[in-house]
Amino acid sequence: MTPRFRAYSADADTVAQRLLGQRLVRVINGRRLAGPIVEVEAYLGARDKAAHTFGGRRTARNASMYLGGGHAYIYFTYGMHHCLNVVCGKPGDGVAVLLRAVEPTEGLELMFRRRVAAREVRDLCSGPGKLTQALGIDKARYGHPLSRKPLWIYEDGTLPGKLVKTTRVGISQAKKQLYRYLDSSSDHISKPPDGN
DNA sequence: CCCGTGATTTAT
DNA sequence: TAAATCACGGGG
Repeated sequence: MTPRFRAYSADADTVAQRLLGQRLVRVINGRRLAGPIVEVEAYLGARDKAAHTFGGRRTARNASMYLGGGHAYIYFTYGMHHCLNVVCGKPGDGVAVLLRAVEPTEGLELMFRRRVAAREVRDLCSGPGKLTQALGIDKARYGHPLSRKPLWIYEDGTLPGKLVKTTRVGISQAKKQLYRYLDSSSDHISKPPDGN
């Protein structure tokens, strides 16, 4: 187990905060598409009503959420969108962090090609379905270890600007829990934090 | 605001 | 087998 991998064996809430500022990299045909992660959500497993593993459920869809820290959990939803999660914890825990937004810094031209509806840079990766479309991520990477090609995450020294903790987006359960983390100084957030 | 779109899950 | 749900995005 690489040091990089060990970093994901903490709980989802801890890993979520650490992921802010880390660089998500995708290589397609030898070309690099990348940028720092600026928004994430923690899903805490069996005790979290909003998690796909709530109550310890095991289904074909959520199988990779149980693989342990550092793997990709990818699911397809609303008939058209893929969402990418970083599994954390130990094998069997069923905990993960949803990647919700990235600030595009490399390969913007290729991202625009995939993101037909995007008019400006801020439209490229400012949402969980947007970033998977921009980076060409789908279930072909289901269970992929996020420590190597063609899709990985590493610490490149970028520091998150202003860390804000707020509510998760688009869920119908556990709506008040503050498990979404974002860098409020970024222009690439999917949705502003709640007022409160 | 509303709607597409289809896999997955849950209810019967 | 049928119905409901859905960690969303785009267009008005």
